Amino acid sequence: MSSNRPTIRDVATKSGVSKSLVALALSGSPKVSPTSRERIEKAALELGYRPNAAARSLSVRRSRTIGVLILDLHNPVFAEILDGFQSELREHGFTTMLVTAGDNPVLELNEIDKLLQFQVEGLILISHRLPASVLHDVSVEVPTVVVTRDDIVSARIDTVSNDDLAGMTLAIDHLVSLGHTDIVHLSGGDNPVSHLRAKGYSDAMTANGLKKHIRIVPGGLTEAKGYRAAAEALTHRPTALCVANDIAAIGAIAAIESAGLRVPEDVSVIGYDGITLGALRRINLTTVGQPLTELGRRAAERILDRVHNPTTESQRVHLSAELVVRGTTGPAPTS
Amino acid sequence: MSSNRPTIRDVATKSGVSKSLVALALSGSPKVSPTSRERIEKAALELGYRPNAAARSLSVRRSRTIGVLILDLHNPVFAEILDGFQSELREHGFTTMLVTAGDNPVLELNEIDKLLQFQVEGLILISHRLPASVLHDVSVEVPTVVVTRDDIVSARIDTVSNDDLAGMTLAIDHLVSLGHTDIVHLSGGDNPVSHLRAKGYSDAMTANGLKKHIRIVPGGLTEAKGYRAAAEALTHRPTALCVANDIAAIGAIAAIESAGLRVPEDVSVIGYDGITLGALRRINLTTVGQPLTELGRRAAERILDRVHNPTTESQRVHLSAELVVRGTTGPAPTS
DNA sequence: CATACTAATTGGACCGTTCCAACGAAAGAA
DNA sequence: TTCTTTCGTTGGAACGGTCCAATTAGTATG
Repeated sequence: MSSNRPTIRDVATKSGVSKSLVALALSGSPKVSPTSRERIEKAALELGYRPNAAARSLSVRRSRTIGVLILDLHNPVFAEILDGFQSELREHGFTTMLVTAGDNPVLELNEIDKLLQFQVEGLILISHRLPASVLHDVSVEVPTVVVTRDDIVSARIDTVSNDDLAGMTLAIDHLVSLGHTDIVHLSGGDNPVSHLRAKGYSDAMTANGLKKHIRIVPGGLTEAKGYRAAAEALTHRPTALCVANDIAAIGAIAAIESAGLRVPEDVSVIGYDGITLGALRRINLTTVGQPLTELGRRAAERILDRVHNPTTESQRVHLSAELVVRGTTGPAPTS
Repeated sequence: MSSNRPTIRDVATKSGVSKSLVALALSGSPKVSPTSRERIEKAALELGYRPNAAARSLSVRRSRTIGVLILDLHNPVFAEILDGFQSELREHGFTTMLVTAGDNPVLELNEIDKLLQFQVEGLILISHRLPASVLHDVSVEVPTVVVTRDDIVSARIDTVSNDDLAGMTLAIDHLVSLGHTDIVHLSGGDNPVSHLRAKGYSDAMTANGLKKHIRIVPGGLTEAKGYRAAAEALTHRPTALCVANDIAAIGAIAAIESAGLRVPEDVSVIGYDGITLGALRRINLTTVGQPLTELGRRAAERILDRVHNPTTESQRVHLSAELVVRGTTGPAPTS
């Protein structure tokens, strides 16, 4: 029953050579005679030999594995970023080990610890919740890149993010060009990314001479929170809502419609992130699109660079976002 | 630079005891004197000692890791199932190792192989693309549970799925009770799950005496494919579309609306899966909801059971789906 | 024909754990 | 006192690979 997995030794005895030669053959070394090679490969196949990654990792002191922590797989943003680095890492012979921590911040630390126990050679962290101190501690042990955050300044941590300030400028400029002035920002709550986007909103409003129209309603990054924040914002009848992310923006639209108003005829809405969901014709959300897969790709690139030459300086990669105009923004209503 | 990670030996010399005692102390054995224990723990902390999972796994011949293969993280269905088992497994001291293969079936095999190399103690597979033969081969090596599929019959493979036939009956009965008779099914393409749902549709139609109204339009499980299939289906002016999954249903709605028809006044639409996305007020999709997190929980339960007593018979867990009535279905138009 | 060299193969140390058999010291029983 | 027990502790053998230095066989060079 469930006979023990065959090891390299079993292959060796079966093919009548030493285990060293098997190792050599299986790693494709050229210094193995064709005869032996053939015999060994045959034996390995017949036994169903599969190398033990733990043993190898122990021996060579490399795991060829990158640990990935993702805040929450429900937000499609993360799935798309994942696409970006998964394939990139795979191409370079690395495996990714993916963990999520649900909504428990303590667990998050725990999961990172587990990844380190597995001797991952690098860490990609996508969570706007991790405190900078933790990131710092981790980065001492292993190359670390933080994605979608720009608030971490450390000589040992790479960051890959889009330029939220510039992105918000795109959003506001777009609304202003449509004649809007009463533009309210529904914030994403208390986290670095949302703070930055709120600042981007304020700066852009000021730059457009709308300083006195600045109004920020505290919200969150979920549909429900977007709904609530929008409901509150509507009491002052703005003509446009600039929302912290797409999911919340979808909630905001619902709030507007259930208040008996139309989007975009009465109120325009613009989101942020550029999730594919927003492209669904039923939603058709105008947004500021981050280059999500590119973000992932660059993260992989940074990690690979750091893994191969650990001494290089950390880099802060900024990608620019782009305006994606769809159907939820329109000319400001002429009151 | 980047001094080598401290090992159990380092902790031993630092605290002046043997490595064996350190191992004992760190595993919380009661047969360690309080004095030594304290010294050891202090040393471990100061050195920042972290056990090497690869070495442990090699030594105890257990990895305490479950491998998970997910078809595609973009479909929110999978994220929700994931939630279900992730926490369950964690509670029982298991780590999950998650991989996806994008849209490349060959890579999928590759990834499974990698998981096995990592000596995972069990495998949770969520992919309706894996051929039964592969599943069988894998299940010989390690306890395997297949989620959201019911077409696998093997003494060694557990399956956890919802009852698609019963679910489809709910959908059709609902539409019939609203007076619909011209109900077209937009299929999900050529895969086991979609076949089953198509059969469920036909059976339920027949059971309602609507055998001659049966019509199936080939589609797919993405929004775009739902859109195209709906566009085709509309040429015959059905009063209701019963779609293979929620994402495709959302596409179908878009097709209906861009044909100048209203949902549900002119055409009703019902999906399948019960993704949270469908609850967004902008979408408000009537659907047949699978108990997604429960599906995940049960998968974990099966795996844990099999890991702990490998001889038990495999089980086929069926959970029932429930009708979720929202805004995309309504009375059949009185022509 | 000895010598040098190359090609193919091998034993053994090592990676960082766990775990078991064995050990010394102290304590209890005879 | 001597013999068991118990407690705390220890060395060393696994686990399954990799890799280096050493060995043998075979071939070319002088």
